[in-house]
Formats: sequence, structure tokens, C-alpha cells
Amino acid sequence: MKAGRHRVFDKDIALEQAMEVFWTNGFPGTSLTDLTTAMGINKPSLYSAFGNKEELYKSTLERYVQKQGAIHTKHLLSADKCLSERIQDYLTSIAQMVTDPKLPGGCFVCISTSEVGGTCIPEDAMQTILKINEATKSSLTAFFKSEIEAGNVTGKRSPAMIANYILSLQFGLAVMARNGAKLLELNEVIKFSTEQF
Amino acid sequence: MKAGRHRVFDKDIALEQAMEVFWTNGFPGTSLTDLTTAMGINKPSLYSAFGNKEELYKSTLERYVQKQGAIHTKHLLSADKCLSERIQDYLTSIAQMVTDPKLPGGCFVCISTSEVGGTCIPEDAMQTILKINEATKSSLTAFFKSEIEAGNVTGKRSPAMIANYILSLQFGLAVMARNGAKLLELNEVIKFSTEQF
DNA sequence: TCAACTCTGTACCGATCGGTACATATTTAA
DNA sequence: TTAAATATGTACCGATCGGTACAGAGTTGA
Repeated sequence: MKAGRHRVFDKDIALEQAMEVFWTNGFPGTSLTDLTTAMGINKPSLYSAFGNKEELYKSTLERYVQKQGAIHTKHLLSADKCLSERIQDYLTSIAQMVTDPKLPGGCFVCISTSEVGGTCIPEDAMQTILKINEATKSSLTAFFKSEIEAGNVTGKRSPAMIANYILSLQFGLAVMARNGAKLLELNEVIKFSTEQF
Repeated sequence: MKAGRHRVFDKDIALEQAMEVFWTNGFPGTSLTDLTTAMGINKPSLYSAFGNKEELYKSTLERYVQKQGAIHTKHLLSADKCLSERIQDYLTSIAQMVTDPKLPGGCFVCISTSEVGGTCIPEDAMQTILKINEATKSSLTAFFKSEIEAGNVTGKRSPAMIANYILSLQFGLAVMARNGAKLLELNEVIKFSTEQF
């Protein structure tokens, strides 16, 4: 066991609470006081555990991708379902998350992406966000490439284009949720937008 | 002529410059120094001409809707074109704007909508944003209602659902642009997403 | 020419920003 | 029991935040 006084807060819980604050307010809209209040710790504890505001922000983004983002992709791979149904399940899973009243609303990555290009987002954080979206896009592209090769897509469509289409829809649904759209409305949109598969 | 010293800056140009700053950085990400620097005026001039930061923000939003948002809708009504072509033109016009290198990138309303729900957006500004989106949605709904009545839409689709679909696409394209998507990519997505009309 | 008026520039306000120094409390290993 | 190590809480740092008081500059009508 390590010498020294023990940490009295759970680092993982604190990280989740920080994530909710950044998710709600964005990076420039979140102050250290917002963070320490939500996390139930004080500033020196925050800095010793998470570095600084930017490092904490990047940590919450990575946590989001792992804990909130990754739960949707399994729907794309479920057996015994046709492609359009799997895409629909995937998008519906996202729609549920972005409208979940127990969460801040919308998509953390989408909100962060909207802040890319602003002058008050640190360069490193910007790269983190862009990398996350690149990973999503290339993952979707690889998926549709294999689906096309399996003959599950009609017509002559490129995997990258379909990936961009799905990514656009994800972002769109997330902003719609921030605007107050209901899950039912989003599900109707999803049904319509997956008809061509 | 009014007595007193004359204003040395053009209020309309200053408003446009303020709009670009808010568009780039969002409301919490924009400081008064950012604004006065871009507008080329000092704080007392800003306050006497535009009220305060929030009032200026709302003014830039309204200006955006009038000058940047309204130019797209005409494509929906052009004669001698089928519905899918008109929708495609409408969305392409938006895609051009959100990727225009002479503009801040993305859509100002979309970025503002992403900030709705955060604790540092004043209540009045929040209402302004929501009203803008309501207006867009009801305008699109009315449009599709008349198109359905004209028999231009196949299948049994509700105007509100199609309006939500188009609005989601708009938002999605805007966030994609912030993420660095090229106009060509967005045009491919648009073509694909309007096939079902 | 002068009073009334409006805008501009400077200089400042209290509050909050992100971040830290330092003393104290707590724990482990020796 | 003690030294080393680590976390916490307080109290503070300079910088910046949104906003304004006030003096002076410029313009009008009388």
C-alpha cells in the first residue's frame, strides 16, 4: 500500500460528475467552481487527481466515449437482423441516450465538436475531439465496407459516404434533443431515414 | 438631424462582426474584449449601441436568421423542379454556407442550440434560440403539408415528421462541417438522404 | 457663440476566472 | 515512535470577467 493520506473521494465517480458538468455547459461554459461543487471536492484535490481543467476535460471525453458511446455499436452487429433493422436499433439507442432525462441531454461529443474552431478550446482538447470523431467515422466506414461486401447494401454506394450519412444523423438527432425533441419524434425520423437500406 | 456627437462606426457592420465572434466561440466562449476588438469599438460604445452582452447576442442571432438563414428557403419553392431536387438544392445551399471558408464554420443557430440547457446561457437568450428553431420547424412543416396535399410525397408521411427529418439533417451537416467535413462529402450525403423523396 | 446633447476613451468597479502556496491531517513503512 | 509521503482545507495569487462613472470630444439647433 502507498504511504500518505488516502483519497476520501472515488476518482471514477468524481470523473463522471465532472463529465456531466462539461456535457451540460461545454468547456468554456464550465468553471472550476462548477466542477468542484459537482464533484464534492476542492480545487487542490481536483488538480492533484486530474491535472488541470483541460486534462480533466479530455479525461471526461475519453470516459464518455468508453461508457456512453460504446454501448450503441453492438446493435450494428446483432445476428438474425437485416441491415436496416440493425441501423435503426443503433440510432434508436443513441436517440434514447440523447433524450434520457437522467443525462444532461444531447451528445457530449457533438456539443464538444460544435466548440471546435472556437478560440477558447485548447489545441490538445481540440485534437482529442477530432480524433474521437475520426475513430467513429472509420469504424462506421469499416462496418459498411463489410456490409457492402456481404451484399447487404443495394446500389453503388461508398462505405465512407454511408458512414458520413449515419454520423450526420447522429449529430442531428443530438442537436434535436438539445432543442427539446421527444424520443418519439426522433424514432419517427430514424425510421424514415433508414428506409433506403 | 439629431444633436450630439455622431457615431463613428457603422452599427450594422459592427453587428455582423459581433455575430462572427459569437458564431465562432459561442456565448460563454466570447468575452467583451473579443467583441470590442472585432468590432473596433470600446465597451461604452458597445453598451450604448447594443445594450449588453446578452442583448447583443440576441441581436446577432436575429441578424443571422435574416441574413444567413433566410437565403436557403427560396430553393424549396423554385418552379419547374421536382420536390427531391428542391430539397437537395435547399440542403446544398446550407452545406455551402456551413463549409464557407469566409464564414466561421457550421451554423450559428446549431451551435447556439447546443448551448441550450447550459447554466451560463441567460433565460431570454435561450428562449430566442428555441423560438428560432420553432419557426424553422413550423415553416418546414407547413411547406411539406402543402407538398403532400399537392401529391408530391409518396407514401403516408406526416409533415411534422419530414420537417424533423430535414431539420435533423441541417443540424447534422452543420456539426459535420465544424468537424472538418468537405463540401463534396456533404453533397454526397445530401444526395443520398433525399433519394426517398 | 453657446447651451444641450450624444458619443468616445480612460480608468476603474466588484466578482469571478484558472491555478497554487502552505499549513495541517492522515496514512504507511521503517 | 518517527520520518516520509500523500491528501485536504484555507487562503490567496494575478488576470480577466461583465459592466460603468466620468471627463472630454464632437455635433446640433438656437
